[in-house]
Amino acid sequence: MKTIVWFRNDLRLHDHPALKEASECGEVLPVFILPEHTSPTAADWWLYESLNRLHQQLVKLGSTLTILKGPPSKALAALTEKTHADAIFFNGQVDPDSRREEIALLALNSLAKVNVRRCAPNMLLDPSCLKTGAGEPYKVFGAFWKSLQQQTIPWPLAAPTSLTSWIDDCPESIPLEHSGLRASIDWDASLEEAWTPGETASFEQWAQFRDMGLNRYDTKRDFPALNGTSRLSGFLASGNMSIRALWHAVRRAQEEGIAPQPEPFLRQLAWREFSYYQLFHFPDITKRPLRQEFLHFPWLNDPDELTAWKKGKTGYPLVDAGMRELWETGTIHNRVRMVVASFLIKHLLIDWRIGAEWFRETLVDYDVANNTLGWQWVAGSGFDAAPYFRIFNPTTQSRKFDEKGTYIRKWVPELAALPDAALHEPYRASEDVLTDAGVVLGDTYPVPIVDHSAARSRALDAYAQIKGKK
DNA sequence: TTTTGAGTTGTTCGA
DNA sequence: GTCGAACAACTCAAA
Repeated sequence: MKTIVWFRNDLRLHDHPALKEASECGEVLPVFILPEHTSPTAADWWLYESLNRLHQQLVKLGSTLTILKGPPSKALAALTEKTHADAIFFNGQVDPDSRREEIALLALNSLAKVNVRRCAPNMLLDPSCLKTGAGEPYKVFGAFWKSLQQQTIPWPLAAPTSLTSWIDDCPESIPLEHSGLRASIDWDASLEEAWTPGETASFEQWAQFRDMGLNRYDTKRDFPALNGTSRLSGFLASGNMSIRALWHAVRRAQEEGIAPQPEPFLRQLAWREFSYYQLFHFPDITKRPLRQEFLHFPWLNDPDELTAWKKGKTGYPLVDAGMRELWETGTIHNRVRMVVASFLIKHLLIDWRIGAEWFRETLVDYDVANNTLGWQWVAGSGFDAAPYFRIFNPTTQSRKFDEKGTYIRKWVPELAALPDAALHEPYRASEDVLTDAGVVLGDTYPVPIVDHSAARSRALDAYAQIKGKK
């Protein structure tokens, strides 16, 4: 059989159901279809790097990666006709845009007599198989997690060891440098410094985390100055790494005694799964709050305050450090992610969808399910969300999780010379302390754009307004 | 059908 | 300075 394998957010060879199955059925033509674009994002940089590496891996197996443009169903239909392929295999995705593409493609089954097959997505389990006793999808994490732990997670598939193709070179294939994935934006260099995308690098990052971090994950992950997180999110978002392979690798580390207590980390993987699961069952949540009353939330959406947030010039050091880390490296430490999101929503009363859009542009690990559910969780508009009165105090969070100011000094260097006591709230420091550190408020570093306690009560009022509405 | 227990990540206030 | 309660009920899921 001659099978086109459509690569999507699954840029790897291991545990790739579509590739595995196609390679066992005969000849394979690996294809990637470029997203239709406005302007390249940080995740596109990751994508570019991943495609480059995937191509090299495919070459080693005796194949290549063909890159096309256009709506996937049209591009794949045309390619099928031209190459006389018998089948198109791909791994499913659960976000609504991807599902629309899949449905359009599956329609070719009947139209063009091509065997189109959707294989398992990059999830631990098929999202339709976990249900409550009443047959409904789970809406709260606790019950979902309990149920997930009783399931058997499928064992990952091995990567194919060689591939054969019935065509050598596809003339329509677009060279990667013409893909439009890399623009002239000047952040490439800093992203390159921070990350090495691709399947091979994902294994290395995992090995490092297994040996250095997994055991201390629970105690270290909350402190942004420590290297306590897995740093695997970009690999998972692009599909450089299979979530099932990771799950089993963690279990293996547990059995081998390297990590006796992996539950806190597995729980985080389950949160990713829960996001995918909810997006599958409630596809319109990328656009709409899960809780209806939030349609009436009195957003202010002040454009100047939004800009200050994006640029890391809010006057709150931890928030600013996070936003600058995001811009510079395409990621934010998880704890700080919550703080900046809470600040945008609750202190500035800016619609979470605007924040989500900025994250889409700037995160190398952008993932529509995680991003959507994360923002809805902070906003309080999700099913199982943070209570409305949980308003992070950026100064308290700063003192608690970056006590020595290591993280802040790294990303907000203009405050670096301040003593620890003044670093977390420079607007309260005395003139002498500021002068000694070379800080001029309103000049070298901004005065806070909102007062915390005033913003807090304003947010509480806003939440009171929508209470009980439908 | 009704009851019961639980619910990612916090902050503030007053004793 | 420390500590517990209040913040607000409401929904979910299972018994």
